[in-house]
Amino acid sequence: MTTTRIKGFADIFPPMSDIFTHMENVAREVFARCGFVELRTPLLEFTDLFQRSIGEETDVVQKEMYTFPDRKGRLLTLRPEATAGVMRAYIESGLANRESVSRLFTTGPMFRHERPQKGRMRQFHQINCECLGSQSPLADAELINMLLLFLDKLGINDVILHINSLGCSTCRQSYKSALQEYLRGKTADLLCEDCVRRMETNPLRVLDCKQQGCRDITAQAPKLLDYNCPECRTHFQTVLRLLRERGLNYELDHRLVRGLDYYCRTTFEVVSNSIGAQAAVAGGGRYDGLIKLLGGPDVPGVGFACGMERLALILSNVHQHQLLFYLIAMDQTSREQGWLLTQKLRDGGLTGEMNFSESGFKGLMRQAGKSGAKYCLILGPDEALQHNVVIKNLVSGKQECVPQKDALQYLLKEIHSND
RNA sequence: GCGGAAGUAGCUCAGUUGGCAGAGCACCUGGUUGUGGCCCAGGUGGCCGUGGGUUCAAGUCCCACCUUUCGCCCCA
Repeated sequence: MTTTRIKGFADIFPPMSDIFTHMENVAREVFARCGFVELRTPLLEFTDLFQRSIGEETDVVQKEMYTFPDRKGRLLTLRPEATAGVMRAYIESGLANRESVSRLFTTGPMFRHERPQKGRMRQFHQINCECLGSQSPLADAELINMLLLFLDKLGINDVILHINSLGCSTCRQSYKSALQEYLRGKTADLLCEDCVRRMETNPLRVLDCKQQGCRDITAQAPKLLDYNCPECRTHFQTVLRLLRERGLNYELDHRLVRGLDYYCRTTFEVVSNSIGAQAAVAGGGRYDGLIKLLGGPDVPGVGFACGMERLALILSNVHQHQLLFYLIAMDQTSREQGWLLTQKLRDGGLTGEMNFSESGFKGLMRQAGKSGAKYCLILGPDEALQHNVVIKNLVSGKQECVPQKDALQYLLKEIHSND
């Protein structure tokens, strides 16, 4: 029996690994411009952290976490999302005492024990951004703007921004009661089994049920926005106005409630219609009470998470790494000379590869053509004797024999003249 | 966790009422003694997902499991 991957855990090879690297590079560039700094937090945390932040009643906590005891019997959990760990680090380091607003981003793997599916792995990767310390709607708008800018830089623009406001804890509470009252007024058999239960435990989740019967009922239900208090309403209207003035399109989505308990006020989601059922590419919102809930200062926050596997599904323009030269050699002496030459060209900043095999010349040339390199460097007994090398442009077919010591200069000049 | 579909060469897949394991692409070699891509000829490559069962005989029929996939639930 051979060893295999764990179900839902993927080996990421090129070109997929190149796409991941590219996404991270673009993210760093965009986020840095907005003043975000990178924070790397552990993959393992005490289970308690996630239970308290994500919410005991959520599906993530109840059935999707990888939880196990350490050698002293304490319960540890592989992080199912990033925000909780970032909050813990923020509190533990006392960052709030050193700066009034912290802009943090983090990337890396997350773990959820779900049934794998297209766009959903048990180990998956996220890019996360959190802005802590500002309750201003400008912060909400900045994050959404930055997220869309990031996607745009990746060449992704056929996505839709869904947005809604849950209100603060007080107006949310009054909405909850109103919704429950509305739902109880309906005959129970119109709702699906899950929603009958949710109606009591977490009525907001009835809103985003996909069953047609439930949708019909909730279409006429009271709307969250109508129950927002004046402060929440002003906050949300400002966010929307800023988005409009930036020329960013959005769709008000009264059903968007999201599954983690800590969200309040602004919530948003970016969806794509080209990657199947798991369509949410990124999601986030405001979580003003969370840091206090975890034992920290009463600092507001807003953030988002972006799913890298799902982004990668959308990315069509594959970012391939491109070789400039490909060196082939025909016997032991020229192979060793060629190996040294390859290292020197790399020292000079050029990207290239050498073929080590003892194949026939035709095979070597075929490999060179297949490599996608622009130049083929050829070394045989004749060249080795004279310390020369043949440099062939594989696009134009033009070739020239030059001293090995001049090869770097020759190639640099060639690149330059073609620009 | 629940429901549908699929698993045969590196990849995409054919394989008839159960009867010798196939094609295209890719790869390697040669046509061209040291010049790639196009063309031509040849070649390598398979525990037919795994384990049981039925049968003279199973890629094919039956059962279980594993994996993938499309949905549900939920989420990135």
